[in-house]
Amino acid sequence: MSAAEGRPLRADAARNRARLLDVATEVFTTRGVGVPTEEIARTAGVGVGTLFRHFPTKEALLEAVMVRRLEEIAAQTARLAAETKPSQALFACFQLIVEQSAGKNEFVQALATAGVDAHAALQDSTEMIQGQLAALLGQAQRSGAVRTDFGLPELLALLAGTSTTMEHLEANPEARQRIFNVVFDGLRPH
Amino acid sequence: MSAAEGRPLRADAARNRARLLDVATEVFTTRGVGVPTEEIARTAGVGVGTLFRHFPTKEALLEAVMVRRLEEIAAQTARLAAETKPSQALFACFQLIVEQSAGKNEFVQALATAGVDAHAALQDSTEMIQGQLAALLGQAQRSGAVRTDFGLPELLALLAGTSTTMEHLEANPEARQRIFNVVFDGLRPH
DNA sequence: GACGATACGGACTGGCCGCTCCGCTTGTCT
DNA sequence: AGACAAGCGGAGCGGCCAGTCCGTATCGTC
Repeated sequence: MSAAEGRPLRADAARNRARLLDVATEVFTTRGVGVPTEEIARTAGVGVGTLFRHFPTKEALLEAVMVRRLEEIAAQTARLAAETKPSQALFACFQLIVEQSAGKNEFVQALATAGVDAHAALQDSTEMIQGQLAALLGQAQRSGAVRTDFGLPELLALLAGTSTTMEHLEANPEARQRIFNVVFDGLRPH
Repeated sequence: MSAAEGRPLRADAARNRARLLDVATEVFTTRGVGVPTEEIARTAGVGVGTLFRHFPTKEALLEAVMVRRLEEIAAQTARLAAETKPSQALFACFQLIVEQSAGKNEFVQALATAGVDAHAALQDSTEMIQGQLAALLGQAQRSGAVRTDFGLPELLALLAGTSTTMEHLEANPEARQRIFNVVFDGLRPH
């Protein structure tokens, strides 16, 4: 549905599709999924008909938004994991994911509950991210940087929760950093 | 609106009001606030007219539910704070609040964002709980049990976040306890 | 038991929103 | 330039849901 295209889109259609995705991302992120489709279409400068031709359902639009976000996160996570030295990579990725999903922990929630009810389109990216996190967690535990009474499910749940925590401290970067300190200190062996 | 009653309710009216509150609590907690009022009324064995006579608005019903929950939590917190030895009281209250708001972190969210947009009716209980937590936090920090680079706003946000974390580990008590361990270890001085 | 006050029920209304449909426009290819 | 496919817009439909209204039933009192 996202990659394998039967026939290339006409230029204006491609432009509209991209604008819709951008607007939807912005709107869903800042104001939640309750925003009427009509408003998204208008903001993107198209009619509702156009929106529903590209995304047959409001849910499909949301899904497309999430897929893009998740793919970005997966890519950044991979890069970070490669560039950072192993002992810190897990924490760096953790922080990146939480901050990337600012104001939008429906994303992380989708990540944490992946597979349970998520649509197939989301599985690829979520599984990729989860795989990377699992690997990083294992490394970090073996190197003694992270406590061993802690698994992937806990890590994913903690990711979602920390994202919620941050939503309450949006306007306060120092407090946000203090939260990360608490969580990371808590994750180290005791 | 909740306490000062002009005239005592008729017996059936009081019964219906109580049933509505119970059903609404259950339904909002397990299935979110999107559930139609009509269903709540029917489950409580009354018509919608009755529901709206007791609670002029769906929002008013939600508010009444939250007030009751918050008052319960405030009472339990106070008791716990009195019975537990100071060095552990903060952690005990933290855990109690998170577990009491199981599946319903709209409650804790209301707590954390209190005053900002919350209705006046909620302020009393939220302020009471926040006051208790602030006192416990101060004690705990002075006694050296909790790191000092951590304030009440951070604590409230962390409460909301931990509640979200727990929602992802509902069926897994051991994992839940491990999360508490991480958070509490992180809260101790480093 | 009878009478007024109080409360009840549920059909109904108004507004919102996701989605469809089709006459019109615009891009593309020759 | 012409012609055809591809895409567009937005009025309108249907369903859902919060909240109203009033004829009817129930409670409390004497």
